[in-house]
Amino acid sequence: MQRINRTKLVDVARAAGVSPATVSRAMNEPTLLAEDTLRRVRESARRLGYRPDGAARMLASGRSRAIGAIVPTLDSAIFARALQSMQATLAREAYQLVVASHEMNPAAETEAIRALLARGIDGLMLVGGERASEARELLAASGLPVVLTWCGHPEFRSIAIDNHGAGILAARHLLQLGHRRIGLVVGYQHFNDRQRARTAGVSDALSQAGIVLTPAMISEQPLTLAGGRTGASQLLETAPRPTALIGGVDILAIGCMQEAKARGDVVPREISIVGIDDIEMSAHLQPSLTTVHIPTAAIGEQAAMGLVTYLRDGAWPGQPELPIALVVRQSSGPAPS
Amino acid sequence: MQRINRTKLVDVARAAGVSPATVSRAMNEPTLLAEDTLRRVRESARRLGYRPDGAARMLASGRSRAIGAIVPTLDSAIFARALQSMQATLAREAYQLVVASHEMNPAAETEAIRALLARGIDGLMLVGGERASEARELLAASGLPVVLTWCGHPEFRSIAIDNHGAGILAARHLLQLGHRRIGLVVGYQHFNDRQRARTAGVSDALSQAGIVLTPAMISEQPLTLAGGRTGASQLLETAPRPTALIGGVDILAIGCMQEAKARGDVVPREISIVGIDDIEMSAHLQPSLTTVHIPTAAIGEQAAMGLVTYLRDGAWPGQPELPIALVVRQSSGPAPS
DNA sequence: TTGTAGGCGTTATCAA
DNA sequence: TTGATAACGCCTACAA
Repeated sequence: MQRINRTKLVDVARAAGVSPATVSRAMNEPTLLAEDTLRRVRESARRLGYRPDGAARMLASGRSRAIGAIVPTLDSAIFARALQSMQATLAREAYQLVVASHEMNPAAETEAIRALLARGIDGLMLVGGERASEARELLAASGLPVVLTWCGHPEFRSIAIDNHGAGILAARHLLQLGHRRIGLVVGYQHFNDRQRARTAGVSDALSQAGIVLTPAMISEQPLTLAGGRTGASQLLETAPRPTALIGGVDILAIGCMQEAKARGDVVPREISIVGIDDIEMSAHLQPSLTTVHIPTAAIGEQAAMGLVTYLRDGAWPGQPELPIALVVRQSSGPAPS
Repeated sequence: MQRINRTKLVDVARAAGVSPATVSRAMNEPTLLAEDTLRRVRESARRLGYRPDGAARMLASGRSRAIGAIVPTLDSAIFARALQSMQATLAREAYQLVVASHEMNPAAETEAIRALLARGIDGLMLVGGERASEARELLAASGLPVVLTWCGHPEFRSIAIDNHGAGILAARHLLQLGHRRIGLVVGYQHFNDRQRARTAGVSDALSQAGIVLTPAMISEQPLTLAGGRTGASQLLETAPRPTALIGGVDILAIGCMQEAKARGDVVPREISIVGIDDIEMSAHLQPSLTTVHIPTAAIGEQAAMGLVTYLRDGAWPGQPELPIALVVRQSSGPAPS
């Protein structure tokens, strides 16, 4: 506990010839002070290099100026991007971002929630609406402001996007190009409502066209390039072979494309590929990837702003729509005849 | 300040029929207690659902069980991966990870350091050894344990890797393949000692072969795919044209490869491409990317373990070597004659 | 092995 | 507009 001699509130108070309370007000509610006093206090504070102690402040006020975020993994283009925009937004509002990840393990997520709750955060961002009931109870009991992202849940606020619609857009695009045998490579559906919704969207769109998405046409894989390759290789060996593949996320779709090319198939002439997410890479591939754009950075920013606004005003801001849109590029084409 | 009625230390003490100090010991130094007392206290704590208050704990002890990490950006395959392994490691040790980013702006980094210092962290991970002198003073004055990553600095501990050597490996590989006109697409060198060291490595390797790396053969770009494409397009229009391009990071190299392919050049027959980093994507490209492997996840893990060990034992652990290695894949080949 | 009691640095209530 | 003063919840010498 070699606490460095930091100058503290009382030191500033003494130097400025005022009470500690006044210094505290100068830091938090400057409008309550006489102009002259304020100036004097600020001057002393600056001169002494005073920095309020976060722990003391938090203990006394009950607020930490920290926001938690728990994501499946930091090591993903999607979540990294969302967190980056969250962090930037929070920094602007003088909030700190505390992150945790759970690697798709509900128990680990619950543990992370518990840890962040104990640490003391003012708000929390979570991914998806599905979690252990223990976690939901923990959150409810704590009264902590929570924002879910990507998928919502009736008990909580959310910045959700239309994952089901994204699946529909991807599938309809292929249907319109004449494809009838469409394969789907998705992430493990367990503890992943985003992937389930996207899968359902694809399935529904196909149903409407009178096509049944059989289990044989779905491959569940880890959300990595390697997963995409494995999934594609699996689906491309079924007979009759699909003429198009949809990836539940772009990373999977890119893996599919690489596998197809490695097998000597020409994309999109012999096989079409469509993704969902629109990560940076997708626009730069050759052929570039047709995908459904998800406004990832906006999700992070709005999650952050939602929490900050609620903490400031006591009311949630209106949520602008987060639209998704099909982005047609070069990886999709007419079904081979 | 609607603090929820959380049960606190005294409640547990009362329930267990012991003093608050005993409960505190049960949580922090269980070995000091009689087996029987410990059991009783733990039982009461469990029954009441007791969770120590982080703020109070921190105020009283001066420790926060939080580690800060400030990276250029979260939205990068490299830093995201390092942070993911840091987070996983810290979680295992019951530490929390607080992240901030500075977008390659030294002033923003200093501000982030200031913010984390005020918040109260037990240790800090930073990227590279270069920063505003104000930041260095701030850190020195605080006495906070700091670990630099990728590049070091004499004032601090570091988990550094041989960036200069990585540049050499990349360049020598191309030299051995007969290339003499080698272009380099790197990140902005300002406030980026990693990129400067890699550039110097390439330059030195070429010098040894009697080749001068002229400014015309270097293109500084943002660390994105688009940056790689722009850089490549720039270098490929000089005459005589380079027969090989090195990317200061894989993302740039991949951008170079895409640009080359978009121009109709066959990789590696007409142009060779080499990267540095070895991100997941690189192995899956077509052609797959020759690159210098950097143990990114290990950097994050060791930074975390270094800090944790120091905080626990008061001594820094020995640092295992973090070796780099050339990974020859398909994107590099003999120089065209 | 356990208890007592004095902080840790701010905030916030109440009074002046 | 400012000042006293009591929390905030826990840790840790020191004493027993």
